[in-house]
Amino acid sequence: MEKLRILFLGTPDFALFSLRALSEAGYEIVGVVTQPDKPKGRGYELLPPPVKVFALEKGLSVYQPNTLRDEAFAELLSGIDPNLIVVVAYGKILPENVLDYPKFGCINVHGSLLPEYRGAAPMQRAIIDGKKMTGITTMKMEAGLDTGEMYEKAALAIGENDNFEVVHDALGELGAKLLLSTIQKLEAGQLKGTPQDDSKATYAKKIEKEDCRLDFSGSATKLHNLIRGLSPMPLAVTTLPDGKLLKVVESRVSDLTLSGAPGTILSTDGGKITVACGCGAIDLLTLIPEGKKKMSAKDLINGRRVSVGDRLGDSCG
RNA sequence: CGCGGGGUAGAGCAGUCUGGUAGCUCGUCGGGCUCAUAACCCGGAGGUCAUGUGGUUCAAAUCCCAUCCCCGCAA
Repeated sequence: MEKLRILFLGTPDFALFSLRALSEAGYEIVGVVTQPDKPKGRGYELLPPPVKVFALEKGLSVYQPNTLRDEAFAELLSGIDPNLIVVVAYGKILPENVLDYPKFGCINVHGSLLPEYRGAAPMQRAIIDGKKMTGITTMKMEAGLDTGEMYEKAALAIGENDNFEVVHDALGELGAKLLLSTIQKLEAGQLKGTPQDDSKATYAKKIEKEDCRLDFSGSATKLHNLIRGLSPMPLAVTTLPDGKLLKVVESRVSDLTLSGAPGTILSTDGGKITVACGCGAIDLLTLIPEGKKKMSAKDLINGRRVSVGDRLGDSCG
C-alpha cells in the first residue's frame, strides 16, 4: 500500500498526545493545522496553541488558517496533498471538500464511547454526570457532529474522585494508542467501520459559565461530580460571605452526618471545610479565593476567611 | 495601554484610610497533662513588613514616586 502522508488537525493538549504518538511512530506528517494564536491571559498576550509549540519543535510545517472554508485553504490542501487526515480536538467543523479530499479519509479521535457524548466536552460531561466508565472512539469523520462510522473503541474506568485532568490525561494517552492501532489496521487493509446507533446518541455541550456555579441545594454527590468534572479548568465556583468568588479545586463527599441549610459551613475540623448540601454534605479540600493562589482548606480557615456558620453561595444571584 | 486583588515569621491572614511597642490562626521547637493522641495546658524560636539603603517626616508596614513578581476576572 502507498505510504501514508498525514495531515494533522488539532489544537489543545489533548491533541498533543496523538500528534506526539504519530511523530514518534515515524509516520510522515506532511503538515499540522491548528487554531491561530489567540490573545490570552492578562494583558491579552498572544499565545500559541500547544500543538503549534510541539510541531515547531519537531520542525513540522504549521498552518493556522482562520477558516477552512475558503479558496486559500483548498489550495493549501492540494499543495500539501495528504492521503490521510487525522483530527483530534481541532476546534472547527471541517467542510465537505476537506473531508472528501484525502484518499483514506479523515479519522477523528473522540473522548467518549460513541454514540454517547458527541460534541465539545465529552470528558467533562461524563464526569459531571457521574459516569463510572468512559473511553475513546476512533471514527470516520463525516458532515454531522461526531456521527460517522466507528472504527475502534477503548474503555476507561472513572474513579469516584478522578477529576477532569486525570481523565483527560488518561484518555489522551489511550486516544493516541488507539489512533495508532486504527491507522495500522488501515494500512493492513483491515479497517472496518460500524455505524452508530443514533437512537442512543447523547450530546456533550460545551461548558458554559453558568455550568460552573455550585448549587448547594443539590446532592453532595452531584456537587462533587461537578467540581471534579471542572477541575483544574475552568473550576466550579461559589461565593464567600463577603461576596468574593471562591473556586473549588478538590472535594470529597463528606461522611459527616450534621445537616443545615444548604451552603452553610458545618465544620472546619480536620483541614476540611464541610458544607451542607440539599442532600448530604461536601468536604471542600482545595480552593482558590478571588485574587489569590490555590490553597488548602486549612489555609483558608487559618486566614480567618471562613468559619463555622458562614454561608457560601448566597450572592450567586 | 482590557478590569481588578495581592506581596508583612515556614503557611494563610490582620494591621495601611486616621504614620508612633510586629499582631492573629496554624506549623515548628521545648516542657506539662494523659493509657494515649492529630486533643488540651505552659513556654520559646522565627520578620531588613517585595525591591529601590528612593521621596516626605522628629518618626514610615502605614503617605508619595518608580520598578519587579504573584493571582482572579474578562477574552
